[in-house]
Amino acid sequence: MCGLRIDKPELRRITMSLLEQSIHNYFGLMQAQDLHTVSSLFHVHEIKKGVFFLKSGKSCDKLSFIQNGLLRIYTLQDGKEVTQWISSPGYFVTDLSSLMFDTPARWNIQALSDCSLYTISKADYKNIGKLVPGWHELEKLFIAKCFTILEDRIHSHLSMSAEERYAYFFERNKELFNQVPLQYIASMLGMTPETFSRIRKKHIS
Amino acid sequence: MCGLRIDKPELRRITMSLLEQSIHNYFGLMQAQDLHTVSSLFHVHEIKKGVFFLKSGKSCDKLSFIQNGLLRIYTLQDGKEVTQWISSPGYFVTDLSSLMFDTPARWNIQALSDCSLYTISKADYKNIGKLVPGWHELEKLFIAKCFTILEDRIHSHLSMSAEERYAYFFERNKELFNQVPLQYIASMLGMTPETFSRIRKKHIS
DNA sequence: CTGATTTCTTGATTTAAATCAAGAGCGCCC
DNA sequence: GGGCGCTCTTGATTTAAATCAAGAAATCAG
Repeated sequence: MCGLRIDKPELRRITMSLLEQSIHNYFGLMQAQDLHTVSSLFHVHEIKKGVFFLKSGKSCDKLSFIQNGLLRIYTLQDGKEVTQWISSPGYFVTDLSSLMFDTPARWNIQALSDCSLYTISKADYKNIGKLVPGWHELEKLFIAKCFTILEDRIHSHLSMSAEERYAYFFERNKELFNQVPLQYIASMLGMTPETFSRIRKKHIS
Repeated sequence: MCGLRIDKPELRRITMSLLEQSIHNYFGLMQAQDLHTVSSLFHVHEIKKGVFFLKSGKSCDKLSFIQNGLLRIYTLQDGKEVTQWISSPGYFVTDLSSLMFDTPARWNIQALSDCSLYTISKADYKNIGKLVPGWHELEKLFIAKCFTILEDRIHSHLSMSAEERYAYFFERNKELFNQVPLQYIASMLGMTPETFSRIRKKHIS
């Protein structure tokens, strides 16, 4: 959903409670029982490579946490695909405006590989606030954090060249580069595959 | 703080309750007494043209609603100013990450004209949630809305030319074009003043 | 009102990045 | 294992936008 993700691979090994750990990590202090209440609303949900998690124009009726796999968020603009973001393990994935405001989804979200998700329905999601005191505040802080990450991303387009954006993103997301078609990363950084390839060559040698 | 603003000039004439109207407008349904509780925490705050509302690196200890005037949010990057946003009447202005997470401010915020603000201190702001039931939920929705606006802005950098960004922004913010130095708008749209000037010429004639 | 900044425009030139075009590498499936 | 469809690379060329350089307009201060 945005550029915020747990960055503690060691947590990912504790399969049992990855979701709980993540909620803890993202949303901060919460009573153990509340943590359990929240995570129990999520259900294991597997999707195969190529399957659409969401199609633009539809209503997004779920929020998912990625345990494994990669999903691409993109639009079709004048026949061209524009990749907005690639979500990887540790991210939440949804169309926030559609989930929250019941507007038609703006994004296509498609699995780039077989994915293992924890998914909560829109109805259950909208109910968390009633079950867990303080939930809205935690979620507010989470979304605010996502907001500031997007601010930075905008700033990168105002102040950096394609090469600088490449270097900045590569430094923070090395692992993505050998897991997804590079053209998608190129698009996400606002450049063509050709430009991406040339910059990449420079940075390898 | 982002691209979300009331767009009902008729409301601005009702001076008495502009702030309340705006809170109502932004944050949705609220009991009249809660609305009053919130708005009473804001205090009139005038700043002169050129004065800094915030300097980057400092802590942002307030949140303001703009009744009148314009403020520019920018950074200094390698000796160059990069304008992130221009806030106008109807907007809230703050450094969200500094306000919420007590990090050093990332932005400089400077008055482009004499400004008339309603300001709430960080302490009072952080207390609203205790005074007004449901506040965090409303604020969450507000920030989520801001988030989706930034998503769109990023998308515009991935999919549009400088000229398209100009046209898109102009359509929605005509009034800004004769109120602020155009170089700031140029920077905000990610182009040089020269490019901006040439595009503008085309669109005028 | 006037001189001094600041802001904007315009033209010439350069540069970064896009586009066009072709080929290479590689996984995949029958 | 050979052919087919992606994906990536590389080179040649074009183009959008940046940079450089002056002037013109507008704004501001005294």
